[in-house]
Amino acid sequence: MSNEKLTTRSENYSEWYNQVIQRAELADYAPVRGCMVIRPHGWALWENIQQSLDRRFKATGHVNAAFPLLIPKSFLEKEKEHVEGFAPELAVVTIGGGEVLEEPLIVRPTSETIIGYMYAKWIKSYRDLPLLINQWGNVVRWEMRTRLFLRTLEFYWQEGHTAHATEKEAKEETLRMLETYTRFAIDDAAVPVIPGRKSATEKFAGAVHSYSIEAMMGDTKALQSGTSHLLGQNFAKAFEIQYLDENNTQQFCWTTSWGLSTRFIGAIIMTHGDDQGLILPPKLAPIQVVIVPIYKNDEEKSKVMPVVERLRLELSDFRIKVDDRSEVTPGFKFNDWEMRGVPLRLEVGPKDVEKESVMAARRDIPGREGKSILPQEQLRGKIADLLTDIHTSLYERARAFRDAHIFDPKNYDELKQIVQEGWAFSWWCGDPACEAKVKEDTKATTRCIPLDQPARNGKCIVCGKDAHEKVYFSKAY
RNA sequence: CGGGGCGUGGCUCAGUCCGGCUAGAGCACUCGGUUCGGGACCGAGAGGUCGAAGGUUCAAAUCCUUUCGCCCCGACCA
Repeated sequence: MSNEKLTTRSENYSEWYNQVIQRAELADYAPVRGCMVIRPHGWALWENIQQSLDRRFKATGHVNAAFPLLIPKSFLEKEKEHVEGFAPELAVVTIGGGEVLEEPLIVRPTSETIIGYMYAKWIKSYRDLPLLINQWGNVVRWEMRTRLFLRTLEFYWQEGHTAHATEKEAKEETLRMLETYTRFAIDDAAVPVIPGRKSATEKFAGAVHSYSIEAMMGDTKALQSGTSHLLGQNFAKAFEIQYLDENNTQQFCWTTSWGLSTRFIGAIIMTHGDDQGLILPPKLAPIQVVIVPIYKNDEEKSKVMPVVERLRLELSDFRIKVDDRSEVTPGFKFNDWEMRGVPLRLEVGPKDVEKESVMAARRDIPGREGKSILPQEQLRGKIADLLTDIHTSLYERARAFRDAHIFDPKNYDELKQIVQEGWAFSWWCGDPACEAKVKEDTKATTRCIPLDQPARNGKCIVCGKDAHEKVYFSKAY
């Protein structure tokens, strides 16, 4: 831990981001370029994300399995668009056990191909469908430029892969999982997201349609925080995933895939963090409540600690920690836990022992404003309420920030201005040429075409032709 | 791959231009004491093949050559 002040977000946003990660001990740089070590505090956060999502996956009928890390190179080549999309960023194993391999192996960048191969083996009949499998794992993509959590050579994620008898079912699944991600982001991470469809140029290599949830970071750039793909029959045809229907006719399956990665940790950092450091949403925070005991001498300590211990037991429903370090002062601990993003801090000192109270400090409201004195009686319920409040206020604050930075440009010149400091929500004719022009002029790309659309039609912000959908343009991570 | 920056105790850096005593500082760490309701203080201590290799020189952190790595900014992407 450094004692120096954190770089502020307005001074240098990306420097702020890097410092928060290191000082909150979420992650550290590994010896290999572009790789990171996820440290215990970061991993604990990821575990909570996993639990939250996994519960939702199970509730919608999915089961977990594990597929191998290494994939025959030829598998990738079976789906044309897929291989073209991923070829530049593949890590390839050419030697094993000291021998040059007959066929090089790919370190999976995603698992559609090997899962497709297995599904072809497993699926025979319409009775085998739908097949709903998820896996938690890691993948490797050889990226040019990397950032902690947002883009690393190796990252952890979950990838769901499903096979269905009909296009309708596959499409329902794709949207169901998009909705699952949306609920997770809003209800558990307090991250406001916009679910929508990706443009053809932004979609997953090999998908018919890609959908994403898009979040606005504290610097107004967009972050794709989860994706769900309708793969149509592309992979089914490439891998011959077929079933016999009720009429004894061979049919190709309709497949989907969907993923959410450790990148989401970046979304949490950049959605909620402030100039004091990390702010974690209560439902996902590895430590929800920290108790800092306060005393001047052994006599005070002997009075304070039994109360602290009693409160710790009483609050054992929460993820709670008592900071009993004797080598640092309470003031240091306050800053330390604020840096680490703990949503709620309780201070217990001699005055509290006397008055049977505790001092509570909310992480989302800095300084004196966020402090309140609570009676020790019925503390558990009060803490639960406070954590709920913190969740709500984090969400509302992030949503207000986002909405204040979304604009509807009146013309193309305005759009060019807007995407420098926010998102533009505009009519778009759907022509990739218009999208490309915006990108060339401004570096902003289409983020998503939201599922919720106005009832009327409009004119494309770029070319002026008829448009029936509105899209978000913005710079993105 | 292009542009920029940087490699010196765990961290942040000074020293490099202009070679020369035993390579420094702050923070962190260890021990002792005083402190403790918003980043405490005093004293003592431990810790470094100066990214690596080669060269020039009586002498290299410093000059030359080569090389490796990392970070930041651009083109590709969750």
